[in-house]
Amino acid sequence: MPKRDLKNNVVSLQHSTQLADFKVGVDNVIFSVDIEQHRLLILLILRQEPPFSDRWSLPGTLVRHGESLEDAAHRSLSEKVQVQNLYLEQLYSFGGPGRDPREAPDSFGDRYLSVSYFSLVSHSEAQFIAKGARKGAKRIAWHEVDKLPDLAFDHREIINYGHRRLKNKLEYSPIAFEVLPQQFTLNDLYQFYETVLGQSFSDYSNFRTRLLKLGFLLDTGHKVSRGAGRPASLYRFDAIAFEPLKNKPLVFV
Amino acid sequence: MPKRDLKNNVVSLQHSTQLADFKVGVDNVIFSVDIEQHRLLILLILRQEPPFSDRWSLPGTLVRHGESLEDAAHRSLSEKVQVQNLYLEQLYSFGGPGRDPREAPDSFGDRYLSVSYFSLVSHSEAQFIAKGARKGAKRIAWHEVDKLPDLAFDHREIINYGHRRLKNKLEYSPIAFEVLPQQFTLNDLYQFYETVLGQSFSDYSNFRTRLLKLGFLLDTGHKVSRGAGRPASLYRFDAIAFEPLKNKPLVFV
DNA sequence: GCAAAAGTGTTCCGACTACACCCATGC
DNA sequence: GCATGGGTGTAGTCGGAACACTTTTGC
Repeated sequence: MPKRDLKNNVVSLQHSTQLADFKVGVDNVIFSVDIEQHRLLILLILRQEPPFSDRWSLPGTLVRHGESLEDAAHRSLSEKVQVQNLYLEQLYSFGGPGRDPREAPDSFGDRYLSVSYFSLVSHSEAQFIAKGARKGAKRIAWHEVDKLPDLAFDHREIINYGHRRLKNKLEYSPIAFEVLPQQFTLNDLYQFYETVLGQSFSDYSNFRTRLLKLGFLLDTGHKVSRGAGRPASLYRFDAIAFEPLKNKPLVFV
Repeated sequence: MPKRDLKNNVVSLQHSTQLADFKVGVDNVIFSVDIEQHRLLILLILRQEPPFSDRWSLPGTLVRHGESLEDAAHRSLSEKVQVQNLYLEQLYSFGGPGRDPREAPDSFGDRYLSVSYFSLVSHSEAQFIAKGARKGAKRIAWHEVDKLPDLAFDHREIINYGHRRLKNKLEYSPIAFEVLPQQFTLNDLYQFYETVLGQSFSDYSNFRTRLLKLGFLLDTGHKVSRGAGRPASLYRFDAIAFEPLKNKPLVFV
């Protein structure tokens, strides 16, 4: 993995003592789950300038003076897709030489490092984003993660990394409830897990029993009927009842 | 969390459209476990130049022209502590404004971003490092993680992050065996887990049974006697037998 | 009535817990 | 012998897997 070849030529030795200059970018990996259509979606934006003009890419920006990484991530989202106040979590940093075509080929001049951030939004917010993006609407779209077009930079790699993280988070953290409607059926919840984790991660009826036994899902008493079949109870997440389980691993799945 | 105050004054508005220039550093969080003395250790180096002269810090360096992040991490380790070929894993990136005193107070000029890397080395290698560091030996030392001195930069925060990662990794990955001697007693293994995870993470005899039932620990037949008491069997890790368990979570603990 | 979806119950089995107990050694 | 640490066994309990079965709706 390390390429510390001591047999380097003169050129690279002379490179090697000089510090590289960087611009730092942030890229956002924003997921959303469409339980009805069983699709895991990711927010992409069609680039309009080089490099990679007319390619789909993650929404991001370059970090400005006095701006923290996370602030830059938030700014790019509010500027480009009119979204505020997302909960963002840092993913990974990609910073090898040559990852951005803007870098000078002699490897002097600026390098580009990308710090990626991760988030999950509700499907209703996702639909709002897709529409609300005013004139630039066509440039912004949700894509299915397993049907991605060719992407700019190393964004494909970043997405893969993000997908892994999403799967992991689902298993020990209650993010599903931050993203489902306030009231939801147990089948909604099941579909949610299934579309992210892949199907048949668990038997449905066992999933029910286990989740209910944990005691943080409250039956609201309301019912909802969806086509044929018995109407389903609507549940809501009880954050207080969940509190004691907060730091226990593998609560779900 | 985001500080997107629109009520900013002119100065910061005028900052805000200009890209920040960065130097990028790498910092290594290298752990080692001393099972005999029940200590979780971390490798620190005494800084000799400002900023934070004479403070302990993580071994790191600034990234050079044409050098990947990981290469820089490896270089800093081979230059400063004479260690090669560590398996490094990226941890986190810290890059907010003001994290390095070298930054100009007006927030023009270079910012400093740190990408941290994580590793675990055997205790024998740790001892070798502590001695082998030639003339600079006094500058390099292993410190107990719960008895750290004041550190340079935000290195304390980085270490906390690394410690959490180490605990997590222990639970689902067999790194313990990469770092214990080839042959070890089950008690060695138990001590190892206990010093990292905190004591009484499990009953010893149940730990034994569970680990042995998994079937990737082979009894070598050799025995070792340590003071009084019945001699212990030496086991070794069987990577092939472990293969099928590779992707299953929560194998240990 | 019948299909469809929601929800309950049951059986089996393996895993984890908490011990008690036996074994081999040093002194 | 006895203290010390290594190692085995067991009884109770809990939880998951698989699947049959019941309930409530639309049509």
